[in-house]
Parts: sequence; structure tokens; C-alpha cells
Amino acid sequence: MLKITRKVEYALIALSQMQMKEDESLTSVKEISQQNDIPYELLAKTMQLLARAEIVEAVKGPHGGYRLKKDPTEIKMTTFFEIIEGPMGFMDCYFDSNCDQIHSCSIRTPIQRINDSIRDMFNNISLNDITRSV
Amino acid sequence: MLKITRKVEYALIALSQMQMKEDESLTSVKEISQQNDIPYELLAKTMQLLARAEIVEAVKGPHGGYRLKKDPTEIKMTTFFEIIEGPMGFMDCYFDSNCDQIHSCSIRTPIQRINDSIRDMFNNISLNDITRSV
DNA sequence: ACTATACCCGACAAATTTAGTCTTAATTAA
DNA sequence: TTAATTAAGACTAAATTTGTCGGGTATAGT
Ligand code: FES
Ligand code: FES
Repeated sequence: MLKITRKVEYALIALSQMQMKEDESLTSVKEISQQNDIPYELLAKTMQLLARAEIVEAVKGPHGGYRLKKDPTEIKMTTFFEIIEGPMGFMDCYFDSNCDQIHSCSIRTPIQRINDSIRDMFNNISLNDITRSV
Repeated sequence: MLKITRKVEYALIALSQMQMKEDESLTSVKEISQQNDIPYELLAKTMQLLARAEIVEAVKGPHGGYRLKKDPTEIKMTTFFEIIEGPMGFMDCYFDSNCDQIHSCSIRTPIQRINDSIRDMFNNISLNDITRSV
């Protein structure tokens, strides 16, 4: 119930490796997947999500690959998670508000508070906090 | 990836309702499941978990049911979650430590930190913080 | 003693979500 | 032109969550 998914894990590993390299240098999916024994296709799709969100920049063709586009210091983990997995909520009732019991529900408010706390927490952790080498 | 499960949700609703009643009074699974439109069998199994963990006390026979056994103020949410769902970790590698990459893994330490933050957070929220009426 | 009502427990099945695969583009360096 | 790379989406497989079933045990009321 509080577990990171593979896609997030793979993305973090990838970005972490990219950050260890020189600024403008490119890293290919093949490289990362081989070095870390990550399924190529899955990592590829995940990198595409990051590219669409402009976290990384893609360069096609031979010797192509990805490089960082945004400063990881400026990216909140909340944002990062949602890029990869979509909206993040501790309970369903906040997104699909077609919950019948929404008026009578006794735990809605306190769960909402927890939800906010979790978001606060991840708003205050940057991508760089996880992917930096030091 | 950060979502409460039904079993936890149902347990919280149940405990919340029980807390609204008089101290020694009993509440049956049937009662809770009907009033909140929760699948009877699933709620029953969930209550059994709480009974085994001595969060609640079961009384068998006609007019039986459950009553609170421990003070909800004294129960950490971490404990509560783990009673219902088993060990809670942000990444698998902490429990089944048969991860090949555990030595070379670049994100292990930072993820560990997040894991600790989450646990800290839920160690500082009591069951009562969620189930109290006021 | 019998019966109805409650909790107990584990095995099963269905539904949902996550993980992984495959196929077909589009781009570009050499 | 060819090989290497990203892009995108459909598809399958595995894992997890959710819900069901069938048989127990205990006990209050009669
Ligand atoms: S069950 Fe939907 S708001 Fe509580
Ligand atoms: S992948 Fe297992 S410790 Fe990082």
C-alpha cells in the first residue's frame, strides 16, 4: 500500500546514472537497461514519459539517447510520481468522486489530512535528493 | 502507489463507528456492513485480523460482536497498517533482500530515507487521529 | 438438547493493477 | 542505404487486491 512501482524505481535509477555523467552527454536506454538488468522495453516506455514531461531530452539516431533537461533540484517528487503514474491520492474518493457515501463517510476528513501530509512531504523532496550521487 | 486499500478503509470505518458508541457496547459485522454497504465477508475477515492483534475483542454468540480492546490513542498507524496488510516498505529490497543489485544500487540509500520518513510520519499518527468523531 | 446468531478460518475466484513483450513507426549518423 | 536510436500503442502475463464460499466453534435463548 505504500510501495514504489518498478517504473518509478527504473526511472530513478536511470536518472541517477545520467546525473553521474558529464552535463551534455547522452545515455541510451540500452546502456541503462543492460547495466542495471532492467527490462529494455519497460525502461524505454518510462523514459518516454520523462521525455514528454520534459524532464529529459531525447536525441534520436545512432549515438542518440537522453540527457537531463530540467534541473533535478527543481523537480518535486510529487510531480515526478505523477508524471510516471498519474494522479496520486491516498484514497479513491478524491478523484472519482462518484462515491455514494461521500456525505456520510466518517473517515473522509482525516484521510484527507493524511493525504495532504503525504503530498507535503513529497513536495519537499526534490528529485535531486534521490538521484544525486553524493 | 500510495493508496489505502479497501481492507484498511473498511477497518477504519468500522472502528470509527464503534468509537461513537458507548464504551462496552458491542457492534456486529452485519451491522457495520449493512450500514456502510461494505461486503460482509471481507469486513468479517478484516475484523478478525484486528481481533487477533487484540485491537478489538470478539464476543461470540447471539447479540455478540466486537468492542474496542486497546485505546486507539495508543495505536500507531504504522502498526495498524501492518496488522492489516503485513510489512510495509517503500521498496521491496528491504524485506526480500535477495536483490542482486543491492551493493551497486544507486538509489537504495535515498529510498531508505524516504521509507524512514514515511514510517516516522505514520508513527506519529494514532488510530484515534483518524477514527475519533470530533 | 436444539436452534439461531454471531465470530473464525482457510481455500477459492474474480477483478484490478502492475509488469513485461511485441510490432510498427520516425529520425538520423555514418 | 543501413543500423541505431527514440516513439507509441496494443497486447499478454504476473501479481495483487478484492470479494466469495463452505465449513468450523461458541453461546444465548428456548
Ligand atoms: S467511502 Fe467515499 S468518501 Fe469515504
Ligand atoms: S534494486 Fe534492490 S537495492 Fe536497489
